[in-house]
Parts: sequence; structure tokens; C-alpha cells
Amino acid sequence: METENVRVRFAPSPTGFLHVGGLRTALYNVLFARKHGGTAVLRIEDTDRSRYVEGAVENLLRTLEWAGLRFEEGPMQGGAYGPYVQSERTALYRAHADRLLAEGKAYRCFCTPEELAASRERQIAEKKDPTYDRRCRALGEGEIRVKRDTGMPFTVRMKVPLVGQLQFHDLIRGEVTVHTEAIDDQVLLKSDGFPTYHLANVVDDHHMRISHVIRGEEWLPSTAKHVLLYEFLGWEAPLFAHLPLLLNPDRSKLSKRQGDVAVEDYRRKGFLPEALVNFVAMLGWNPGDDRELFTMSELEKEFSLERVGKTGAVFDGEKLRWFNAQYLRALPPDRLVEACLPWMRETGFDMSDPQRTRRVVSAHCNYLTLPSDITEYLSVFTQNAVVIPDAESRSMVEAAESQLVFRRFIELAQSQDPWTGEEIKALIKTIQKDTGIKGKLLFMPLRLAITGEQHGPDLGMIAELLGRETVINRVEAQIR
RNA sequence: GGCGCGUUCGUCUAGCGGUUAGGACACGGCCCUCUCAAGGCUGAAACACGGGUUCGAUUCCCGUACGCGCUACCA
Repeated sequence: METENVRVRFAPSPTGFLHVGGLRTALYNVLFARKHGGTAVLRIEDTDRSRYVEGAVENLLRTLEWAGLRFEEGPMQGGAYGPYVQSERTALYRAHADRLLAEGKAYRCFCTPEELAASRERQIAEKKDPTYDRRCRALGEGEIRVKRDTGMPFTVRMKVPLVGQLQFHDLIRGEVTVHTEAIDDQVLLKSDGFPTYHLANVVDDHHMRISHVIRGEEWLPSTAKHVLLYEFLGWEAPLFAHLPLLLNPDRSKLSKRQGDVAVEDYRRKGFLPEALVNFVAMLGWNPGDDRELFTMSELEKEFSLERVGKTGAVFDGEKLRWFNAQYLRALPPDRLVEACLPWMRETGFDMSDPQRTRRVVSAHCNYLTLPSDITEYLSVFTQNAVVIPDAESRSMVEAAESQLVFRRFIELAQSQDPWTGEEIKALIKTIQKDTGIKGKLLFMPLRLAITGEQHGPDLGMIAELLGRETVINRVEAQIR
């Protein structure tokens, strides 16, 4: 593979939020650039004025940044091949459309959208393939001049050869052959003067010296048109790599309504960028061995297009949750607290002692899939009085043996020093020695009295974090 | 409909002619443990189908089926 002067681009259109499929495309582009010491370019494809969404570009940039994807060139950082926003490059597209026109490789089409729609409907009614009938391709010089003189709006269409075939090599799929008969005379320049994707991406990829076009599989069929355009313009085409699609659980193209598709959605829920990126990286790529956990820099080292698969991958939210739990657990305590903080504020948990907060959160790190899960475990610390939840628990607490354990526990606890998890557990062992009560019968009543729960992290640690006074009060409250 | 691309456990995937078809998520069991979680061990679970080629096909070729994508003055 040609790997000198690698230049790749991620070219989203600002029509809303960053799609997780877009995130993966961006990621693979960036990884490929890093791997080969190349350059990643970010280009905004905003040539459809009717789909422009306010703030979409800003949101896109913010989200890519959050995900940890950096581009060497782009709208904010600039670069030698700017501008990097297509709406600011219209003169360039226009010039190339004119050139194609002058060279007889394109023609003006005066058909109105209404006419085209009507024609299309007619063809469908006649059960024919809806294609442009190319009526304007045959227009004479005179006719064209007349129409232009009357100010009739027109588009510029590519003059696709009527017969023949086009072949190109795809780095992921191999040779792809398309018969030109199947290709419409594609519109290159719209009547509003803006280019279509097809013209703009070819012109820009060439002028921005893009070496590899890595994009979604939905572009595979139109790549033939692009290859033809490179030919028309006398340019060498870049190398192509079409990535398999991300799918819904029903295997249709990943979309809204079947779950979250915006990176923002996952960010809002508290997914860590490292986890999302790692997960999405594994959707279509693998290192060739059993490893699954990769940091960005490891991915940069290991990534290769050769190891990208051909099949669409279902976006499995469960697996993503697993990745997130892995990363959450591996987080340094301070960062774990930071991640949980937004959700902790509303619980009433006393965070005045940062060290205690850190220890409480860390104690639960193995219980968290999302940072918001921490709230489920904080009530142990925030409730004023423990409520024994059910009849089974109540009878456990009320048992004569339990009452014995409680009394002994309070006696020992009052003089226990230091009040640490280890010492508290030793203290409980002492109760075992004194009373002969052990195991579940020993711990469960205490756990219930202290936390109001049957399950939870190490009881000694919880008791330490709760503080002696609270613990003694709670146990006392259960004495009958 | 036409064209293109694809098809290994439910899901993500390894495999690049000869394997007990491997791993991960999810699911079940066991161990650890005061409990739960985590962790360890373990179980169930897949080569879409039919023809070739070959001594031998999950792997190569053809076809069928199915799926997805594209078929806009959207990207």
C-alpha cells in the first residue's frame, strides 16, 4: 500500500449531531493518519443550504474533541489547503464545472425539479427504472444560448459514457466493477450555484492532496462516478476504503428510533470517551488476537485497514456498557469522583470531605457501569434512619441471636480504636469468638442494621466510612 | 425493479485448504466471600443453502436464498 505522505479527511455535513457511525469513520481516519505519520484533515461539507442546522458545526467540533480525536488541519486550526468549509470554496467548484463544460464532459440541464419529479413518477408507473432521460444532453448550441439569455436556471450534469464499465480498487473490498449504463448523468452543480457532494468531494480531495478516502459503505456505489470525474479532470484518484456500516439490532442501517445514535446521547449518559472510542473501534476492526481493551495511542500503533472487516456490525449497547464498566473501574479515584460528581450533587450526599468522598466512591467502583449508578449506593450514607426493607430482613434483625450480636457489637464499638475497616472486621470476629455466632448469621443482621441492605461492599469498610457514631446509633436503633 | 456489497455462536469477532472452529459481551453452573459486585474456572451456543475445484473445504469458484446499501438540484 502507498503509505508515503498519507493525508486523510473526515468530511461530515453539519446537519445535526455526530452520529456514532461518523465517530467511527472519523476515528479510523485519524488512526490511519497516525499509524502512517500522516495528516488528518477535517472538512465541513455544508453544500446543502436547505439542511443547514444552526450550531451543528460547533457541536461537531466539540464532540470530536471530547472523543479525543485531533485533526492537523480543519476549520479552526487552518492549514495550507483551506478553507476547510465547502461553502467558502464555491468559486473553485464553479471553475471546475466550467472546465468540464468547456471540454464537453458536462452539460447544462434546464429541466426543473418539477419536470424531473414528474418524469420519475411516470417511469415508476411504467415500471421502468427511474433515471434521468438525458434530454438536455442533446440540446444544441442555439437552444442553450436562448435558454441562458432568458435567465433560465440550470444545473450542470456529468456526461457519463453511455456504454462501458468502470473499475476501481477498494482497500477493503477489492476490485469493484460498475457498468456506466447504470450511472445517471449526475448533477455536479446545482441551480443555486452550490456543488453536489460528488463534485465537491472530488475537487477538494484533489486540491487537499488527500491520499486515502476512508468513508462509509453507503458511498461505494457512487465511487464509480467519482472515479470517472477524476478521469475527466485528468487527476489521479486517491485510494478508496469503504467501511462496513453500523447496524441496528434488526440489522438495518443504524438509526434513531431504535436507540441512541448521537455521540452526544452517550456523553450525556456518562459514558467515558475512552470506552466509546474503544468500543466503536472494535466494530469492524480487530487486532488479530484476543485483546479488546485499547487506549487511543495503542490503537494508533496497531490500526490497519487490512484488519477492517467487510460485514456490517450491530451496535450492541450491552457490550458498550461492559467497556464503560471496565474503564470506570480502571479510573484513578480522583477521576472516578469527577465522573460521578454531576449525579452525586442531587443525592444530598455530604461531599465536604474530599477524601471521604473519594473513598466512598472508590468503594463502589466494581458496582458501576455508568457513573450515575453511584446514586443507588449513596442512600446508605444519606438516610437519617435505616429502614429494614422486608419481612425476611426484619425477622433476621429481630432474632434473639442477632440482638445478642448487636449488644456485644455496641459494647466493643464504643471503645474500638482505631475505627478502621480492618479493625471493625476484627471486632466482629471477636463477637464470633464470644458468642459462637458466625458467618451469615453474624454479618447479615449487622449489615442490615447498619445499611438497611442485604448486599453491598465490605461491611468493615462501609462502617468505617459511616463513622462510629452513626454505626452505633443505627445498631442501637435495632435493639428490641 | 436495477446496480453494488455482504453472509462463522443471540451480538462483536479470530480463522486466510487439514483446527476438538478460538476469544469477548450476554446467559447458566462452580469457586472465592458476611452478601452483592468484581475476579477465577466452567457449560450451552455458529461456519445460510446447493453445486463444483481438490486427497481434503468454514476457507477457492459458480449459483440460490437472505440481508444491507445506492438508485435526489441530500450528504
